[in-house]
Amino acid sequence: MVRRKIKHELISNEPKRKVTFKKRKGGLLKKMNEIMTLCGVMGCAIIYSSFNNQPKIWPFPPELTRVLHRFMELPKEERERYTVDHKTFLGRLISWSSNALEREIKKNRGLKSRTNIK
Amino acid sequence: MVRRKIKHELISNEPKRKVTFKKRKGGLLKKMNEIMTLCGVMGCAIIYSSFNNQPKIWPFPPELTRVLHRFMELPKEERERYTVDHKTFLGRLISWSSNALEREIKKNRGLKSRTNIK
DNA sequence: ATGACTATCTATAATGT
DNA sequence: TACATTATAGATAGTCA
Repeated sequence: MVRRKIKHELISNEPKRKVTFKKRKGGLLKKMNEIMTLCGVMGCAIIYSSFNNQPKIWPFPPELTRVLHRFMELPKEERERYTVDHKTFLGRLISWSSNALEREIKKNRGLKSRTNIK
Repeated sequence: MVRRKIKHELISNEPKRKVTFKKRKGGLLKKMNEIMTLCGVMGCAIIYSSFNNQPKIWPFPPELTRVLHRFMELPKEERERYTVDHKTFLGRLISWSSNALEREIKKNRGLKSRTNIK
C-alpha cells in the first residue's frame, strides 16, 4: 500500500511474505486493542500461521484456552488440515458466514425455551 | 485520526462510540481478510460487544462454534460478567498474555510425551 | 534476517444530508 | 439513524543500513 500498491493475493516471495505478515500482525493487534479501548468492547484475534507453531492469540478470553488446547491435541494430521492446506481451508472458512452461527445459536435458544433446559 | 486526533480512551459519547465501533469493526475485518490472503495464514477475529447480542465472529474455524455455543449457554449472569462489565473484563484480558497460553501448551505437551497419552 | 525510514496508500473522525 | 464526503491520522511496501 505504499511505495507501490500491491495486489490482493498471496505474496509468492516467502521472505517478503514473512515480513509483511509480521508487520500486519502488529497492525492488526494494535487495531484490536484500539477498538476495545475506544468502544468498550471485548474481542480477540486468533491467527494460525505456518510461521509460528503455536496459534497467536491476543488478547484472549479464558474460555478460548480450552478449545485451543483441544485444537493442539488433535492428531498432527488433522491439525495440518487447518494449518498447512491454507488454500482449501481459507475457501472453507470464507464459505461459512457468521450468519450460520447466529442461526445455530437462535435454534439452540429456541430449543432451550421450549424444554426449559438450563 | 482524522479531522482531529482522538485520545486513546473510551469514547464517552454513546452514539459516537457506536459509529466508531461500526466503522472500526469493518476495518478490522478487512485487515483480517487481507492478512489471510496476502500471507496465506488463517485467523479469525471475535468481538463481544454490548451493541450486538451475539458475538461477532468473522471468519471462523468450525472448532470455535463449540466453545461459542458453550459461552452462549452460560447462565445469563455469568455471560454478563464478560459482556457488560467491560472495564473489569478488559483489565483482566489485558493482564493475560499470549505467552501464558504458550507456556500452558508446552506444559501439556511435556506431560503427554512423558505419559504417552494420546 | 532485523530494524529504521519514508513516500504513499488506507482508515477513519468529523461533518453534512 | 444511516450514508456520503473528505481532510487528516495511521499503516505499511519498498529500500537501505
